[in-house]
Amino acid sequence: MSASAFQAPRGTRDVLPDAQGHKRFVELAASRAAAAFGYERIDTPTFEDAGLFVRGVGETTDIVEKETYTFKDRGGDLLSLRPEGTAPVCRSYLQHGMRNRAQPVRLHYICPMFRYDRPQAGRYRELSQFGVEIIGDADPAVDAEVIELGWGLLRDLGLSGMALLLNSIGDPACRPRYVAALREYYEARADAIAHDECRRRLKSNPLRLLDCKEASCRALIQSAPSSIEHLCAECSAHWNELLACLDQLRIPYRLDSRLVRGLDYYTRTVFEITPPGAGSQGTILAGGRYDGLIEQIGGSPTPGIGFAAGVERIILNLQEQKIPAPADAGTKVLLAHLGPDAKKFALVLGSDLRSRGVPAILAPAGRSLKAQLRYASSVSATHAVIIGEREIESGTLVLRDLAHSRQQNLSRRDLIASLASPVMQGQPQ
RNA sequence: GUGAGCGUGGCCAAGUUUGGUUAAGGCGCCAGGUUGUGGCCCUGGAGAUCGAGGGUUCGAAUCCCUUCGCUCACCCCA
Repeated sequence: MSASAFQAPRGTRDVLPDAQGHKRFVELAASRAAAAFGYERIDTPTFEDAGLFVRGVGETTDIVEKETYTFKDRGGDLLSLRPEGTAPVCRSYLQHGMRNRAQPVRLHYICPMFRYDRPQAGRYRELSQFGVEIIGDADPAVDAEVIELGWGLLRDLGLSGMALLLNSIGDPACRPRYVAALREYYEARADAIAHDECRRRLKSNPLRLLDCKEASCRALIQSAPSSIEHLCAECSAHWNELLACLDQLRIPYRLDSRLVRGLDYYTRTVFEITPPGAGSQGTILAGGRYDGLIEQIGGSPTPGIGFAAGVERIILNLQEQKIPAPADAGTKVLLAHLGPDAKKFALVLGSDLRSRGVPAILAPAGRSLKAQLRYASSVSATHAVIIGEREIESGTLVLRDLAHSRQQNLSRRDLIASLASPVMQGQPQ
């Protein structure tokens, strides 16, 4: 690879044909899961007004502060490549007056996100997320529904050993009291805070003290007051009902009082799903309730909850757990041809086959039959049609079943009928 | 933003410590193995200025400097 050659930009990558199987597998399972719960698809623009993320996600969050791709366009507008999906969906909800639809509104998306991070295993600058949002319903049953959707998706993909972590961080009514309690706790032990970063957090964002991974902070976190104990009556009722719902659904969860998440818009329920050997890049699906977000970006108070799942991380885990993508089972025909007349014949036959729904590939011209059939194997064709002068003269073509090494002579019409027959078309989609 | 490791044909790589004739090998690709039949096997072929630039030397993939890139970890997050 010479230095002058272009490369995919840092943190991005090409998904080559061989890797498409897993990607399609995940995307398909995701849209099926969404459909099963009645979440309709929405696509929002790749870039948005930069202010949307500052207002929505929070200006002191790392995502907005240092990971966003922000630029001025030629007209002078300040835009950001979308770093996450919730704020754009809420913006769209507002812009299109979706509160005039039957509430709640259920939406899902699957599209690329952009974050200026240093790349690493399971972390890319361009990543694909599958996400769902349900807007307009504050009932805890809806929290449980969203969790069930995500949990079920991973289960249906065949992933095992997943852990659901759950917490409630309260709402504007009770969180300030909790934050105060937390701050009090830490201030009383100020000299025990060895970690510089956490000394800052104490002032700027005390909640984040809780998910510090520093060893010296662990002991402090261990006995820090938990948000659950400080929930107001409403939040507490919400929380208890959510747990009851999850119990009803038999979804196992683990309470984690350190789970606070890095986006400012969360209220009440927050959750994460992590795989067995969860490293630092472990979280593959995470979300929470954001009852204040829509108001924050200019709407009237509207509750919402959702999650986002990292497609690349899911694929990584599929590979780790040795779960193969389902192979596509359909027919694929290679048209081998010998001589200029046969080539023309093959061209038209291919066209006819495709119009009957049979994928057909023209063999590379000018090669021996042997080489053309070798090519058929390497592109994993299931059948080959052999067209030579003999066939054109007699009007009988050779249809070779490559998997079973059998062949038969058929008229052009019978051959097309045979390949286009339903038993040949194993493709579900 | 911080730290560590690594850059040899499309891919995986030996060789780098102990500088020395045409830079191993495997995969893949192309072609042949008789006259129109694949996947296995055999044979042959194409393909690398050893990431880039500079330096040391009679001579460097191998030593020195600079630079770029990649990977992993911290941080953060999906």
